Amino acid sequence: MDAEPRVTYVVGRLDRVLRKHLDEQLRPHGLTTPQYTTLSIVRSPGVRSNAQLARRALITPQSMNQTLNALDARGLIRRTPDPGHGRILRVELTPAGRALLEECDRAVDEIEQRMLGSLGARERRLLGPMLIQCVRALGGGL
Amino acid sequence: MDAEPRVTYVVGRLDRVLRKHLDEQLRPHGLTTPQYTTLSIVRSPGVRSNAQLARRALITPQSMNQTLNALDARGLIRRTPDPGHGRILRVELTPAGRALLEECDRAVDEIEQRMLGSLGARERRLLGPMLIQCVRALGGGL
DNA sequence: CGTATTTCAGCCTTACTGAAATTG
DNA sequence: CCAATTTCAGTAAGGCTGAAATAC
Repeated sequence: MDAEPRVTYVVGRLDRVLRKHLDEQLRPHGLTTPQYTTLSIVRSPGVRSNAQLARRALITPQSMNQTLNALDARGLIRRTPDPGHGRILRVELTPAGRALLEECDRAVDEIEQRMLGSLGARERRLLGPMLIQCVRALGGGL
Repeated sequence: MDAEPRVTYVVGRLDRVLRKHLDEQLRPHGLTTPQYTTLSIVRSPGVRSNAQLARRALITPQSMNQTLNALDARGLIRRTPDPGHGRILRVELTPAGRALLEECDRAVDEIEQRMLGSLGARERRLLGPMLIQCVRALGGGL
């Protein structure tokens, strides 16, 4: 290669190959990668409304709503009016959603282990925090 | 947050925020991120045919061909029959394509510097190789 | 004949923008 | 009146599969 490929390029490539593996592992469970990501965010504490989920996922509220509709139709999430604010719908996992998410977590763990297992122990510890630092430097929250 | 977010998730998020910045910087030059990526691959040595470009970018030959058609229509690349194999079209940058790519490189450099500038010197040196190692562990080439 | 490349055609996912209704 | 949230509607980008023609 020409010296070294740009880091920006490598990030994109890693995302793409990771995504391919995720799609493949999730398909048997009937989930797409954005759907799995959304379920994961719904599970995380402190995130409740569609608008909050959208900001967390860096997509528009309209796009997030579409994903939620699909998950709702399959009974994986539930939306109930927020007692504190009538317009807001609190999103939460149904038991079925939580169970499916946990199944998928195990499949995703395998991919992640394969990826991280190729690194040394010290690097493995560093990778996550470094990436989070990069996201923050670009104003991506977290 | 619940302990630490999954590395897989952070990679996706970094890709997304990076992509937003790239789109924004490239738009004034009339390029999309996949188009910029494709031009970069065309410039790299040893990659010549549409099929090779597609494998490098981890997309189908049909998708790559679409991108190349757009770049061709704008006179940024040229496709000429390969002397060694009549079916293959050798793809190469036109002078205009090379010039535009170099302009965009500078814009992308700024984003990358902002991202990497937030890391320590040692970590900055480590990041690229670590990511490449991850891609390889997942069978993504490079 | 089998394999690889190119390319036409159609489709689908997943985002987007615009606009309207609801709530505080 | 303004700001935030939700949601209906339409659109576009960028992938995909299928199928056919060409070349070795």
